[in-house]
Amino acid sequence: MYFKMGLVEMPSIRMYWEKETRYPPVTEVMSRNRFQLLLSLIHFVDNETVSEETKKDRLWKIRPFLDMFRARCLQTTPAEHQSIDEMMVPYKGKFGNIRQYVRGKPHPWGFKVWARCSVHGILHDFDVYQGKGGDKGANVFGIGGDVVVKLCKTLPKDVGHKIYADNFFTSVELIEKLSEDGFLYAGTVRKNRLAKCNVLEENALKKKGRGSHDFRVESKTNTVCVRWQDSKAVTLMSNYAGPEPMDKARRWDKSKKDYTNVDRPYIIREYNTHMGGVDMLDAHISRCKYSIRTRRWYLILFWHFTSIGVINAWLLYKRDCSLLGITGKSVMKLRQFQSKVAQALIERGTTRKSGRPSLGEETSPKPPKIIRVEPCEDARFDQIAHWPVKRDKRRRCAVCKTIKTDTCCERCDVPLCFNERRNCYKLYHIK
DNA sequence: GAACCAAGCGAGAGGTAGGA
DNA sequence: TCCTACCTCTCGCTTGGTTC
Repeated sequence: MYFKMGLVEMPSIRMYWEKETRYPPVTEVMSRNRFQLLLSLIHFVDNETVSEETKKDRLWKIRPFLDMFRARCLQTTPAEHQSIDEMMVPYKGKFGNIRQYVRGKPHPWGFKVWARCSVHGILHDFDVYQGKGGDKGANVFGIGGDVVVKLCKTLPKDVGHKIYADNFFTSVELIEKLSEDGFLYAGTVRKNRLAKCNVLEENALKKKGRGSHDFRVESKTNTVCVRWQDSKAVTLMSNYAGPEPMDKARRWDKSKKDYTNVDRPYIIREYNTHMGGVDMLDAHISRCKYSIRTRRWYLILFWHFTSIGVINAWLLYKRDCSLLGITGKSVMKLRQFQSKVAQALIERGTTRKSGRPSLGEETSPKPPKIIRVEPCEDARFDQIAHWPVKRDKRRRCAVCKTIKTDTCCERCDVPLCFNERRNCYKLYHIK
């Protein structure tokens, strides 16, 4: 039902059941009250039996689900190129210091999740940030560096996986550590993390013009640092990519008011091509997620990761289609795929509908009810003109209820038997 | 008239939608 | 979240049709 709601978003849950905005794919599955009851009963741990030790984990209320979901993500075969970035799960409620504020994001308030994705957006590994002091790991490479090391632990070493991350994560020490583990890395880097690398200053590069670059190589660790002048100067570090081979990038030239080709180092091309996995996943989520308003913070994460589950499944489906040579309209769009998944899950537990139908529903008209009018007591007992008559059809006697008779009181129109053994006709007309 | 069967009826239980 | 009107479902009883 949640997936169906994601297809047609409404401002509030109740609107799916209201007569003006009724949405049958949701309302035909279950009633509003039942849905809300089930919603109120969603828990991932038994609050009564959970130990104090477990509660030290700030995410203990949803930890079993997160662990299960992460284990599933890890089962997917990782692609060669993996990007690491942060992802915001919108949430404005209050929950300790897990809730973060990230300036410049579409949803600045929310839970911060570190994610490792493929280029297409398949989530392979993640870690929900628990705020300062929340992660018990040693602070060796800074927050960002530690995240990269942690998320790369679940990747096979020395296979040639290429990792991409932005300047929040990159440092010389991190690249050295990844080189030791057999990972290839490329990422933007902040000026204050260049160590002793004396690459050309930004102002000097700007004078050389757009498309110019400078680079340095640390021979001991085989680390390359490239500074490239685009509209702004951007600095990248890598242990496998350098400036060569150069290619051309299409850029808008403000002065000429036309597109122009700008020299671009190889490392920039590599980074731009493979870095957007997490952003791609974010874009997919925004298209299929439905935000159910709740005060229970862990449900926000639950809905978010449930949506990611569908997206991951769809991306894997697309990958399989591609391998099988299925292309074009035969490949389902995300919304089609989501609808099919929802329908399959709904049909597993469909039951007969009971209770009052909503006002909009059509119901078959009932046959008119035959009402037999009982004679009033004054007429029944007045002993005037109660003549017996014979009817074509026999009916059950109104007094003994067992014998069927065709004898009837003409005035009362009531079937009454009358024979040697019993006289229901007389009994009916006397008090 | 008795027996059997099936449909109808009605009360109570339980569920639903809409509103406060 | 609670209340209320209104609906369906179930079950026991009633009623009507049929046969002997």
